[in-house]
Amino acid sequence: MAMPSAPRLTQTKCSDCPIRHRAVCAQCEPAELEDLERIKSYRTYTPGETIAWAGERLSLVGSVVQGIALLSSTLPDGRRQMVGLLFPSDFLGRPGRDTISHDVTAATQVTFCMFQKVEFERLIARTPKIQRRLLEMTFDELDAARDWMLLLGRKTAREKIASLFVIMARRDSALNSRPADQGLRFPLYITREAMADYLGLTIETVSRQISALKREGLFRLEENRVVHIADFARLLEEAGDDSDGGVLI
Amino acid sequence: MAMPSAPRLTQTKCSDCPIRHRAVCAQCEPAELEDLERIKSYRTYTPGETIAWAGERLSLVGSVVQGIALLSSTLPDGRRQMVGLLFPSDFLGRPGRDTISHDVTAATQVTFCMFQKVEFERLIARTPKIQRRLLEMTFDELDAARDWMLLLGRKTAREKIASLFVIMARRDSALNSRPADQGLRFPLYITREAMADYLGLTIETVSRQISALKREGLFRLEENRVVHIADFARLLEEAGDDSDGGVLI
DNA sequence: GCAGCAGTTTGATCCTGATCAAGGAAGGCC
DNA sequence: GGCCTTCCTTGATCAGGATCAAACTGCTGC
Repeated sequence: MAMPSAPRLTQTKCSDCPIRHRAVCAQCEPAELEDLERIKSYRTYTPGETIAWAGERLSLVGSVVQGIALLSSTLPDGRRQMVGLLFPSDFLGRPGRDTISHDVTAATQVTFCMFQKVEFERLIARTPKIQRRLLEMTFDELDAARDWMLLLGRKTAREKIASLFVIMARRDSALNSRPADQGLRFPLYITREAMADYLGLTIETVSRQISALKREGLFRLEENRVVHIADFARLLEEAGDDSDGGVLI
Repeated sequence: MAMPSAPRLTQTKCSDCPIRHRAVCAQCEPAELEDLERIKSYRTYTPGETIAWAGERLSLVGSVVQGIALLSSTLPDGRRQMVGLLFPSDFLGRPGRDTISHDVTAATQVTFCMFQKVEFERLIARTPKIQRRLLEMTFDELDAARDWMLLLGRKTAREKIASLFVIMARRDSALNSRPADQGLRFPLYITREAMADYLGLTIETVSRQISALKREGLFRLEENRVVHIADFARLLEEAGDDSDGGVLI
């Protein structure tokens, strides 16, 4: 394991945990935060590792602290569609259900901050604010899923790639608390295969479209980072995105 | 207005309201139910009518009592994707947001049971059970959206049609409290255009695929009802559905 | 150094679903 | 009845993305 990353993972402090300051508990009282503290634990997965299979019993819920996890559905014949892309602070799991309905895999090295589901359920039953926060987060996920449906059903391959880049740029800048509209440099954390599964395309089409956009000078790639987008507004346009580009997700 | 339907709409009783016995308040105490009673009102829309535009301020939330409503997203150039199909008991609106992010239209004559959003928010703030119920419903919607993403991204036109029919059969049988696995007869409440928007296809492809499945003897159409599916299991298979067919949605 | 491998790119060809176009069916209205 | 309009079906052709195939890149291990 590489030296620089290991300590950061094992030393993750409560103050680094997105559960505390970004996700579930953004407006909690100190007492409620302590309740959360007591029942949490961390777990790290390696890139490519399966975190859970669809249909599996899952007695944990939690959220991503660091890294990227993927949610996907698979047809009996193996065709696969990604249905969720979990960045730090995103929540995984369903209070009130004992099985998970999608495959969960680690795209990068990923660390979760997890709670025993029964304990978490007890907690939200007596802490409406946490439940409320969870409802807000689920609404956000539903909105994202619906935008994603528009992408899958109606956008061309070229537009899909542009949209993916815009999404990645925004999520990355949210992660680093930078404004998104410059979009000068952000990493493509995921493989071509994951992009294809995200976009409902084949890896060949993903590769070809990225090459085409590069040829047209929209950006360069440097060690899997998208660099120097000449005209971020034009990429937004290609993505068919009519929201104003400055707003973070 | 046709005689048989008008009285049923205007006379909708609390006991007929899905908010009460199916949706938001499935496990509420009588006192909580009375709180809901006091702040609700009904509104009916005609087929094709726009209920709300994307981006509009919306001070109401509510759920469908009767009929079907459609949620859809539109690209700047007019390409449209349906992102939600609201049957009776389905909830519309977001406590905590003042704008709606999708177009809402009436597919059939549709009646909503609505609450002033501010009042509903006050109610859920002091009634965690209702909030909990809303969270469960939102989880269900998110699951449905993710299955839908698999359909849009990875299924063929033929499989899309089969999936649509399976979904319609299940939702219709849930509506009428019948087991879904026979699927002998159910209406296609929506037009070919709505089907195309649901499935990410054109109306021509929808029409052709339905004709092809008919030719193969999977079903007949009688006044826009799907009749006598020879082998519901085969349709499930075409839909790539590996859940057991007897379970209602 | 080089073999082996996973991930990626590029090329050639095919096929599914889109597009363009024309007709048919059913209902409403005069 | 006849003429709209709306919705649906069918046909001919096209094109975007899938498929099949091969080569390239960067890494790891020896």
